[in-house]
Amino acid sequence: MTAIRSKWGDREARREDILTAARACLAEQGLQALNIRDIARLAQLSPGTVYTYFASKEELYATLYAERLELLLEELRPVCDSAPDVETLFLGIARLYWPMYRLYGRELNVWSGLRRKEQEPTALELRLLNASRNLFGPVFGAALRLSADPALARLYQERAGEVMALCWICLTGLAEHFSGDRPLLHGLSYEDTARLTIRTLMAGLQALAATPVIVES
Amino acid sequence: MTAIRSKWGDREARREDILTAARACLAEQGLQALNIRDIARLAQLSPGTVYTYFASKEELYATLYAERLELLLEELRPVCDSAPDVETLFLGIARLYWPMYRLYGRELNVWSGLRRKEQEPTALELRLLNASRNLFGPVFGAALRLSADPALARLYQERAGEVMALCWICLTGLAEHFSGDRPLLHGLSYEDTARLTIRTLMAGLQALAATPVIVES
DNA sequence: ACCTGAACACCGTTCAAGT
DNA sequence: ACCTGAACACCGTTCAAGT
Repeated sequence: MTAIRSKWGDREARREDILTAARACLAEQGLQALNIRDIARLAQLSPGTVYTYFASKEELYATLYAERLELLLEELRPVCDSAPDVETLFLGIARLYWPMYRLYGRELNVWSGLRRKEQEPTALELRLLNASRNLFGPVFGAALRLSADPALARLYQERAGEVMALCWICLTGLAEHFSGDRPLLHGLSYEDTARLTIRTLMAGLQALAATPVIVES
Repeated sequence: MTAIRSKWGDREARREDILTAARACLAEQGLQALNIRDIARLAQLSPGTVYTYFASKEELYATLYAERLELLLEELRPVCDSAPDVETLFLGIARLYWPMYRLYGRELNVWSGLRRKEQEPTALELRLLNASRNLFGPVFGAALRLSADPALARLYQERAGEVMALCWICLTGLAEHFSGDRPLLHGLSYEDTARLTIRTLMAGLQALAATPVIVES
């Protein structure tokens, strides 16, 4: 981990030290074992001090998560720009998504619990929300650019929400599926399953692109 | 909750009281807030006693989870027997799966953590594994019975593992997707999204049934 | 044998006291 | 102002003592 650089009173650097320490703890032992005393020790300050920088352990964790989402966006850009087809695009995203999901995805509910109903969202909540939203733009743009079939392109535009939800569900389901013991039941690899998933999904969307109404309740 | 019925030394009934109390606590406040002292109070015994019935909180939780999986199988049977087509089958499963996932699904890793490597699986671990496995039979049978297209039926049989993984991923992704705030981003309902998912999946499988090789790395 | 509840270890969080 | 670390509340778990 990066060396401690903060001095007494340098709040900016100290805050960064805490985040760096927390990141290291999380990577090493997972969320379950993440605890303030270890973080404080790694950052070379007292547990009490952590609370002058973050209101709670949850808020500290949510900050890490927001950072990670922002990093994902940076990782995603080159994939979106260079993918030669939608299958490659999805596989690239799936590869980037998995390691993040293993560390953070399971506990999405942690930060959503931060929200107090009927109150203005905090700056942190807005940061999280934006980080999530910002991911869609590049991906959506790339998907649109890569769909040779005009019927498919039209589907993307007219039913963007539904198509994105589908992709998101497959991505999450995939990551979740391979974050436990379940793959042991069939022995498929993450990579192969991701490929199978996107092929099936694309074939399905292609077929549905011909149908005028997709969902009628 | 059911009344306490156990007497001093009636280990069978007492164990059931603990499970009943734990189930009630879980339903009321979620896993996060599940705690031994509350369970003991509800079951009208001391915290220490719980540990003469269950080795740990995790084991108690895993037992509840195994029970819930077994209940799911019972709920699933009539759906599998009566569904007129695959879409209805999937929707029925999705409806049953969601409430279970909200309470238990998030923490699959909890029980998988029970396993000590290179050791014989415990009776509880076997129970969990079997409960999971047993779900596939009826579902698979129904899917096979309902596929009019012989090419699709052949796909099911020859690539059962892959098809099941796909369905499982969609089901989990769907439940996960609707267990947080994410649906707020697009406003679709669980029901509608499940329908869209299975239609797309089926159309995709149908298309792929024509292709000889599905996954080649 | 079965059960109790005080006690221990651990952890999130606070706050009076230090610099 | 910023930081410390003892202290508090809470919780999983144990165990000597009770019945």
